[in-house]
Amino acid sequence: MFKLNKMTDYAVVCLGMLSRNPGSSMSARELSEATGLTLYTVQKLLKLLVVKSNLITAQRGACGGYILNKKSSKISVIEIIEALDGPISLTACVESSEDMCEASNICFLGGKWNKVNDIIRKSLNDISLENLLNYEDTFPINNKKDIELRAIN
Amino acid sequence: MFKLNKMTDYAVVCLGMLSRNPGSSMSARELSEATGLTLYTVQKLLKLLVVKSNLITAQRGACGGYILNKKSSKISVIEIIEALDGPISLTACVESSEDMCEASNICFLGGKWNKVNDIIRKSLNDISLENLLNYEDTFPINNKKDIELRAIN
DNA sequence: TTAAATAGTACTCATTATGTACTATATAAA
DNA sequence: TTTATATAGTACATAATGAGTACTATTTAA
Repeated sequence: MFKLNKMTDYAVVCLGMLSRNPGSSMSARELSEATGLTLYTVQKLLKLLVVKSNLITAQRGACGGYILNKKSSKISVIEIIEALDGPISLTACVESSEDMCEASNICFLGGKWNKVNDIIRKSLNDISLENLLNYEDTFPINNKKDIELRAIN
Repeated sequence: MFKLNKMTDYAVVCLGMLSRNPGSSMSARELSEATGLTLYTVQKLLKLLVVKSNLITAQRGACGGYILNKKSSKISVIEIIEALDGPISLTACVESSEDMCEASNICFLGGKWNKVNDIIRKSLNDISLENLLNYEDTFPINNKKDIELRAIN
């Protein structure tokens, strides 16, 4: 499935919460209470973000917590996605993938998916966390008509 | 992981093979031999494409096989992806998703991922199977620099 | 010294992906 | 009419991944 893992979704929620009071930290407990996510999940998520990204800084000990390193307008959603989902690699044939393509000896595709990969990265790169948080809540279903498979016609 | 399933990858290989001789059909066996994919996999794949897309037509019986319904330049990669991976829905919160977002009562994100979803669909929509097959094989790793997280700076 | 917080690791269960196998149906040609 | 060949449909086993939970170690302010 072409789907992000849930952690990425949760991360946007938590990072969005942190961005509400720039400069002040929140503990995992506070974030859990503010978002409704379980404490376990929030702890795991924040730990991952500390290790895998440069988006937040942790302060340990009593009165510790997490603080956002930069404004939400300066955070690209691709940073969040790639921190938690790993690098975007649509297929095994993509360079950033760790897997090897088993059929590479016969397959004539070579690295052709790389281009598609880059196109998606480019698209996501242009969306900031602030953008994402400020999108209108509702998108009419009919919107889909606008992007109906242009290549077909 | 932000990854397509392998069937989608195999589909591009097989559809690409079919597109080499427009108008003539190939059996699953022939496609298996031509691509190196196992016969089982090719059979399953082509069956799926018949049921889930309008990309190929099957002819049963002796001398049967599969034939491409339109030119590769008229096939969008999103048709292939959505036939085999299902609709692109990055998170449970996306409208096209069957899942419900469990946190929707607290989560302030609403349907904000929809926009991102649409952006990705748009990007993929503009790439035809022909485009994909004709991309240069090699993309210098350094290309990644060009798309380094513009939102950060 | 203590309470509160993060860091690190490990484990379980559910879901999904992937590959394989088998039977039924259709069709061209002998 | 029979036979060989092909697709259609279904089912299953295994591996891989995702998601949630739990526990212990370390750090730090009061």
